Amino acid sequence: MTIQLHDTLRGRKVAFEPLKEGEVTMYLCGPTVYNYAHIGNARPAVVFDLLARVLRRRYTLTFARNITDVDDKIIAASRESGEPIEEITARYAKVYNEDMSALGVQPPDVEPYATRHISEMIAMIEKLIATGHAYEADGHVLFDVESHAAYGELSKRDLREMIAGSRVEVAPYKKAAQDFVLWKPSSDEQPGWTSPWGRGRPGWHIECSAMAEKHLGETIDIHAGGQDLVFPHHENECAQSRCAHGGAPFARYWLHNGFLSIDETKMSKSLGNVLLVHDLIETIPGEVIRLALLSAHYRQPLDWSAQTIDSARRMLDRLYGAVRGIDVSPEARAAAEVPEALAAALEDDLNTPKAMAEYFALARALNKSNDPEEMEILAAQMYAAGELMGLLASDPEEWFAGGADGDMSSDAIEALIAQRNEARAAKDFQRADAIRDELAGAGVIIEDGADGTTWRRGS
RNA sequence: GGCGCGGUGGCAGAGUGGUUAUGCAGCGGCCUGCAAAGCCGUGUACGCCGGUUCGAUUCCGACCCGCGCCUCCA
Repeated sequence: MTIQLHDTLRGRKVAFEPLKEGEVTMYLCGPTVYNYAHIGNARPAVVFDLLARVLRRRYTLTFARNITDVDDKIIAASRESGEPIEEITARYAKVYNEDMSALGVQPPDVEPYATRHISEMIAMIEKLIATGHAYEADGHVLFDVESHAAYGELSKRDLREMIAGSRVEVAPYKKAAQDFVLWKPSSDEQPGWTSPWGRGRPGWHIECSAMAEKHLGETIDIHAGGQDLVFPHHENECAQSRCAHGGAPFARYWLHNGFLSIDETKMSKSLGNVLLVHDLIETIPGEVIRLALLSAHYRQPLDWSAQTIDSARRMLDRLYGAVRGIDVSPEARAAAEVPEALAAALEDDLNTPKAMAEYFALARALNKSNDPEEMEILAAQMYAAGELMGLLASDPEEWFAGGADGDMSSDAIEALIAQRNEARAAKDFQRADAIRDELAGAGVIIEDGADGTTWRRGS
């Protein structure tokens, strides 16, 4: 079975075949670095990190995720705070990677910065002008959408209707309302680069086109991002790249993740419900956030709430509970393979809920087993599946010890458990239960197993 | 107005033309000093109305409701 992916351009799920046998190129639109990433930003990062992991099982992958470090929002942020642009972008790019890393997102193979690709952008714009797809007007260079018959193919929009129904105030230098900026002039205070059209800076869309071309080639296999980028960003990228490349396809598969809401409302600054990853990871384990983001299929809408988080935490408790107390040798670990059904679910357009169902089936098999050899093999498979999904990376004991902030130290807990076990040995169950209640009051749950008493923080 | 997506059992959330999703919660049982964890069992779920079909939650049409995009936005 080949990998199946839902392609936005074709509007359906299709079999994935890379352009070059055995090699895959993938581009994901990365952050504009002028503030912290919010939980909605994290969804594509996590989802397509998982896709990258799935692809790497079969192919040599080159995965690029850019950093947009020139943008009017950044300029505005700098003007507001007085902090130099380079410092803002450097700081937030660093924090972005740290935050994503906390969610188990592996670094991309290539992380291009827009400001380091200005010459490539200028070259692409020159090519577009030379081929009649762009024009210079009033210090700007604009893409001529009417020069590209396929414009609208990705977002399924009719160009003529768009122009007729446009709510945008049309700048006087534009030939058509939907023409978009490739290059715009910069004032002396604004960051700018010398170009054939004077000192200026690139438009947003051309950045991704130029960086994708440089690092992945003219036609890339997979281009991914959030659903809201389909129009205009990806439509425009596609138009620019195709026109600059003699009509060659830009991306062979377009993947878009669904939107994330907060308590069933749109996340927005005005509502004050923007949740920053940077803040969330202070109190919620990264794996919980990651699994919460993967708990619904990536193309479905996902609502973020206290229950979403709690549910993900309990799922992880179950997985960690299955492997808890089982020693897995490095040999067994190296030999373990991801269960076929789980991998197959992920290869079917990243069906994470199905994959989790298979994961739980494995956990159940492990829980049922009492053959030590079999248990080691199954536990090793649990870890192998975890590596693929970016889960189960912690030591189970640490997982259960750190599940929530308690007001009792591990040593104090261990001491109370020792006392309780003395009481139990003496059949003083009243005292034993009193100690258990005391622990429960501190958020500690104990479990008497065949090999002694274990504990975990939780509720 | 245009384009697109969705409405599944108490909650979350896959999937399928006729047969168990899964997790959490609930109920019964096993285990346990009692619990917890785990295991076993347990739910007449597929927005509404028509149509196609031997049979539809699954296909088709209409309708109702919700959401996203069309301006920066993951």
